[in-house]
Amino acid sequence: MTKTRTKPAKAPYHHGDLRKALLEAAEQELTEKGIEAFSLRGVAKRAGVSHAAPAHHFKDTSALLTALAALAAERFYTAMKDRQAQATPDPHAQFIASGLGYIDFALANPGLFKLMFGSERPDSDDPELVRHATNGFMVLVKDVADMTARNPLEHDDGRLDVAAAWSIVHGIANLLVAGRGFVLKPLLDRDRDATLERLIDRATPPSFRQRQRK
Amino acid sequence: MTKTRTKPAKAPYHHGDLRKALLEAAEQELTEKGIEAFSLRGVAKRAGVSHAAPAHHFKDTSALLTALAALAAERFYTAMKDRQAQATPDPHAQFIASGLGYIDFALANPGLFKLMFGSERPDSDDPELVRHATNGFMVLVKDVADMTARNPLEHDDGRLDVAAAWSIVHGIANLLVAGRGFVLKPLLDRDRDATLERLIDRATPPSFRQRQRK
DNA sequence: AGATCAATTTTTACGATGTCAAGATTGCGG
DNA sequence: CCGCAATCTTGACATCGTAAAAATTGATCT
Repeated sequence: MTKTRTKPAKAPYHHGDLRKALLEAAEQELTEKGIEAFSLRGVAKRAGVSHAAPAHHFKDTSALLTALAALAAERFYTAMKDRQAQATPDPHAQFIASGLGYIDFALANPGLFKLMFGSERPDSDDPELVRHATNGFMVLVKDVADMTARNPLEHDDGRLDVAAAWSIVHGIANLLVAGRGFVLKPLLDRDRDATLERLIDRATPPSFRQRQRK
Repeated sequence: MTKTRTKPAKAPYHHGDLRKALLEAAEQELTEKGIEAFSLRGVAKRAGVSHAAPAHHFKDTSALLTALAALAAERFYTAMKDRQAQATPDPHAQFIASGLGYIDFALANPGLFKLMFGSERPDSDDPELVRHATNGFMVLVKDVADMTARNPLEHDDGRLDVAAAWSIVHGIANLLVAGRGFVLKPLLDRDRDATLERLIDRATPPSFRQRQRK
């Protein structure tokens, strides 16, 4: 036999699974302190280890934040998919739903959202991070593809459709997270999803609207 | 006589005008290192003074960044106005022009832009900062007002128009500054302004389009 | 089982940072 | 010309990220 122990899957040495614990502690630290006051020693303290312990699991702070960003990107993807799962299957509804999921995630996890899009500390070339980020991007691309009935990345109008959709959703998310949502505040308080839907709809590909009309 | 000396306007004691020099040094530091690696001691070094000198002009780093953000907001405002000045005076052209100015500024000053919208280090309640930021916001509000022929802040549809316009422009700016502009890259390289115009136009108030059509 | 070895963690140390307190410098008003 | 307050420097302290050296512990081999 090899080594099928009592422990769950692959229980490392002293701690249990320090790598995982560090990532959880890092998310806490990020949520409470924000990216700009994020401290590696603070993370170590939360995880109950010495300040130099993280070094054996993450080369440096940047590496830890990169791994955390990859995790965030994965959850970001599922936030969109979840929203889509509970929506009508027609292309337009799916388009709106992924946008709502995008904004959902940003509002529920402002720290992670800023880490992904507003920080230069994670290594944006990291393959794992790129993989998950691309997945999220592809959700949007597929939405547009389903509405326009062709691959948007293969012609200029399509690229414009994608850029418009991404921009407006990203803009809303950013403004809300940055505390500049005052214009929308009253409307959102009355009916959040309806207002966001009306906003996102402005980025619906014009070609789709025409197609619908005839 | 009072004190009309040889020096330009109001030459303080030792340095000349350290406050101003610090702000200029801070902008340099911000541009070169980015907000996340910004260092007060680095600023002092650039200005050629000791590391504790800034304390007499700015309570702490946050105060310095607040003053810098206020300066940035002022320039941001003029970037929009400048663009508008060299555009056709009709409402729609003015609307597009301010959006182009918005994005112009972000691309030309990514550091300042991130300081204004992506950092929590400046004190967002500072009266001077609020004043300049509001001026910028009001440009957009006026654009929408001119197109819809009423005050957008006084009814829901108007607020939505403003939010849509701000969101898409802000989203484009953010994505480009964050290095996620790859979808647009080829189009922008071919004709920057035309591409951005087509994008921004998607946030043109629907009521204006109707009005134009009849 | 016991010894060895490598993976993991802690301890210690160094340079850099922001901020505070004390001292030194300098120009202005009497 | 003298004092004084504004300005700047020096020195100190706590905190931070990171590297190297010691210590601990689990796994593997015989």
